[in-house]
Amino acid sequence: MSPSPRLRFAPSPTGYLHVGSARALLFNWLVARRDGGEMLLRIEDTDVERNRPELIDNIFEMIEWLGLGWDGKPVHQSDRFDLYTAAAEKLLAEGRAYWCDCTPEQVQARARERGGPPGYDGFCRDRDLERGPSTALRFRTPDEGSTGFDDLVRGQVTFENAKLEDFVLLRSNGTPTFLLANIVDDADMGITHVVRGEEHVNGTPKYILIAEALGLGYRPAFAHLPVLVNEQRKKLSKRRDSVSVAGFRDEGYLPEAMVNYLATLGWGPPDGVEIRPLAEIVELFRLSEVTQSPAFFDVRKLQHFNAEYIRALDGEAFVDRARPFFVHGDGTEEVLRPIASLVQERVRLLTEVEPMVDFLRLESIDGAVDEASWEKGVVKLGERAVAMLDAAVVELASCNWNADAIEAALEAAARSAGFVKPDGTVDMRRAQAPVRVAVTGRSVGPPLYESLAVLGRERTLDRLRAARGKL
RNA sequence: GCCCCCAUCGUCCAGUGGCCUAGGACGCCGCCCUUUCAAGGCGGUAACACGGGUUCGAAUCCCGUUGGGGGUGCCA
Repeated sequence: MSPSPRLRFAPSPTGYLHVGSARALLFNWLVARRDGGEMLLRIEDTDVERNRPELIDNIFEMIEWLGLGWDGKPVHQSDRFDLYTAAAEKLLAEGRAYWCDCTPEQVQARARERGGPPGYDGFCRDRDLERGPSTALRFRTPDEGSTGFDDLVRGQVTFENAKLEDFVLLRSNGTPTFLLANIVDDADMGITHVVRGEEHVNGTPKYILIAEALGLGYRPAFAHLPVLVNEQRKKLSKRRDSVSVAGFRDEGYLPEAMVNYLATLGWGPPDGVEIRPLAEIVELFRLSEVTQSPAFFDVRKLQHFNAEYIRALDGEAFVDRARPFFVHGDGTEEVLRPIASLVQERVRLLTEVEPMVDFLRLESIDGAVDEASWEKGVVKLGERAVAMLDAAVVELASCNWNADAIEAALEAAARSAGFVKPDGTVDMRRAQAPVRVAVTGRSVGPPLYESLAVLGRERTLDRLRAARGKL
């Protein structure tokens, strides 16, 4: 039996955690959970210039929000520079690396001059430079042979060493680069599976070459996940696309829905059932079944998942989950409770809950009447709307105040206002419109009778009269 | 430019040589239900990029073309 797998999620704190990273996190987590292994967390903060420490909290917070934990203590690369420096010195001592004093500008200029491919040309390879104030340490890539690996999702991938440029191991400010720190840590942490985004495929031969040069005898299994793309089929970018996990949380998405949706990007369960408990996904998931082509992050499908998850909540949980999104205080919860189940099956996002019951919370609906709804639901009906409004005021003034009684009263009103179908039955479909718009300000919303029951007789009658007065 | 990868409905997944007149999901359209809107039910729209092979047989294997993506940083 093979040793239990150790995976790692290794984000860098240069931006808020985004859905692409979250997907990589999820897949790592799934492999670890499924095979009884561990998933460690490593903060890749080697770039002191771009590093934003305050974002590390966001990463922790979002992983927690998603409900995906990690094992052990998070490893911060900024605490481990000695390790990387020692590795770099070993490579230098063995002639596998050398100092280079070319500035990025010089490298670029020479590339332009040659008219050849961009990238470093090995200018300092044999200059035997000593370490100086502005020297970077570069890895001496082999001139011959090839480096390849067997990717768990893409199969055999091979690169010719001659095509690999001599890349930087230590910056001139002495800090290690991702390439160096990444491999040193994976070896040190005993990582068995490197599961990451496709953007890392090209860096993998460099990773392997460093490991070999270090004589580590270490070689993890690799799995490169297809990238997540936007509608233009470009890799999701934090700048172009609003894809931060925190953003989705704030818009009212449930973490369970987000995680479930993310699992369907680049993978699908054999039985085709997409919406299902995480525990089942853990059982079903196979890295070898991950798709090889980019996946479009479809917010509309995410919304569908979210709506399904919201509807599946039990009543109390629904109110609990919606509460953080009430910006108008306790009043919202008070008016929501009586019709919570009716609202629950009508929202896709938790942020839609409060607006849906706004008309119940407000003292007056004046100024909150939707123009198009008024036109379509009231004005267009002309005299019939007037008749309905008048009849509704009469009937509702004296009936009992509960949903059933209100329904009966409104039916009676509709009948007296002439809303009767050819077969003699009441045409509530049309008759309810003027009442709904007059009372709720909109032509769509929760069921009317229940809403009026919550609103109360006084406010209902006030609003009906007010609407009547405007005609 | 060079390197690497990818290619089934608009989108996400099924499909691993015959079960495919290609299946499911989201979206969209229609009908039903119905006090609006949702939800639910029923039905529909829509794809194997192209060209060559291999094979009795190809969405599935091979080659090429085209298209797309990723990388090409003293970012990760």
